[in-house]
Amino acid sequence: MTVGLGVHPVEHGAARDAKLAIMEAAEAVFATNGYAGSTTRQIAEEAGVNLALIHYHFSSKEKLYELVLSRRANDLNAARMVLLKAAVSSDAGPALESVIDALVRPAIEYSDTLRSAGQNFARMIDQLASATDELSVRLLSELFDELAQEAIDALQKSVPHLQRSDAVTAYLFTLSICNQLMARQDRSSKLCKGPPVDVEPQALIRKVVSFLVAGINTMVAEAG
Amino acid sequence: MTVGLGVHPVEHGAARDAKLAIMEAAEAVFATNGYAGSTTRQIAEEAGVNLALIHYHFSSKEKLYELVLSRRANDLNAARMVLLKAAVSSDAGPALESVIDALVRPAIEYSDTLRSAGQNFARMIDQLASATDELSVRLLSELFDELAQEAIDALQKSVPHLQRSDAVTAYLFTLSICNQLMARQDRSSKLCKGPPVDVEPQALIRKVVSFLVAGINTMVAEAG
DNA sequence: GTCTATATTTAGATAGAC
DNA sequence: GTCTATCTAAATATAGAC
Repeated sequence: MTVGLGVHPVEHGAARDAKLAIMEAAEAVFATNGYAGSTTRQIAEEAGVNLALIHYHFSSKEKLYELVLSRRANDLNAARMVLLKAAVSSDAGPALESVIDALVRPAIEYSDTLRSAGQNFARMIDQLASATDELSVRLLSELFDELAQEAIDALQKSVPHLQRSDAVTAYLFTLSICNQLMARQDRSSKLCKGPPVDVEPQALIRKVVSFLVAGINTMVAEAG
Repeated sequence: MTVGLGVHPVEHGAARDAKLAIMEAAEAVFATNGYAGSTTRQIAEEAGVNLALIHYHFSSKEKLYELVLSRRANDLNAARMVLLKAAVSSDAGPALESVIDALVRPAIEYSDTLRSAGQNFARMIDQLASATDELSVRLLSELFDELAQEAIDALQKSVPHLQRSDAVTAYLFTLSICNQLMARQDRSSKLCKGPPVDVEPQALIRKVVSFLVAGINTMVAEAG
């Protein structure tokens, strides 16, 4: 499907294959071992290409990481932005449920659409959000700050008298739960002691949105 | 305060100082750079000790990591276990609120008590929970599986007809929110665009517990 | 228990042939 | 664009003096 690659100049033939193979392999290796725990040699082997090709096509391990991460994160957050702006510009002002839905729905649908590639991307994002090294903090900021501000503003508009600090908390809780929902299927299955329960995406979205909306409303009521 | 060191044989004088200094420095360095991103040289420098002392006292970087992590995680989860068992053995059976409180309260109080050391530990746990490399998965399992099973059972007892998969989800959401609350003060402050709001711990506990209880109740109601 | 010095491996990156 | 071969730096870990 080559999501989000439309904006880059298009290569042809074998070169494009190698470049794509590297990016997909990088996604898998970074997802499993983290940025620091991954090696360019691992990625080259996984991709079935020569080690030197990674530096030829991406200059450095860091640049490759940034590109792999931003490619899908920008797609995902653009989808969120569209829903968010629609919610805010609604006649009656944004409903809390629409704002949360705008953050949750694209995550679950995107991850469902991309299958294993989506799993890898989700694990990368989940790890990025909890990392505190310089590179990760910078990337998280670059990839999510715009969405965060938009979402936090929308949350304040949707809930009367919502403190900004509470809106920030609500946003962080929501993103955190999206990330772990997408990324931690393995741990969830293990703790279930049974085969993975394959929940239908739309039902999952409803469930998670209602969880978050109820939680936020209650938290606000307690504070006021 | 040397929390949780009581079970280890006690060293004296300079040796104990060096060992403790290494563990505290390791906590800070691992928290900032992750396991793979940290070097024993960084830790030695931060601790103000010779590099060779790390291997003398802890044998390897991996063993040091395990020890630093398990020391506080076992403390924290033991406190959770006490509250959890008390909730379960109450006359009327466990209330959902008591079960969630048992998971949330120790995290926030512990992190508040330990100050900067608690911050470092929290960031380590937050990263551990999202990591998927072999070492992290093993450690997460060793440190949290017992608590997880106990908490999931308690959740099922506290909410009639709760599916196990939903109890697992509720447990994972709760832990995830605890971890990020403890660990991501920096990002929260940044998004607030203001000075960090210093919330009183007891108020924060009430807020988070009511958020989770309301969310779980609603999620269950939607499913049934 | 603590130090210096070093062994050994492995990492990211590049030069240069094809 | 792709390969082989290699440079250079940095990592974990240890040997052995004190």
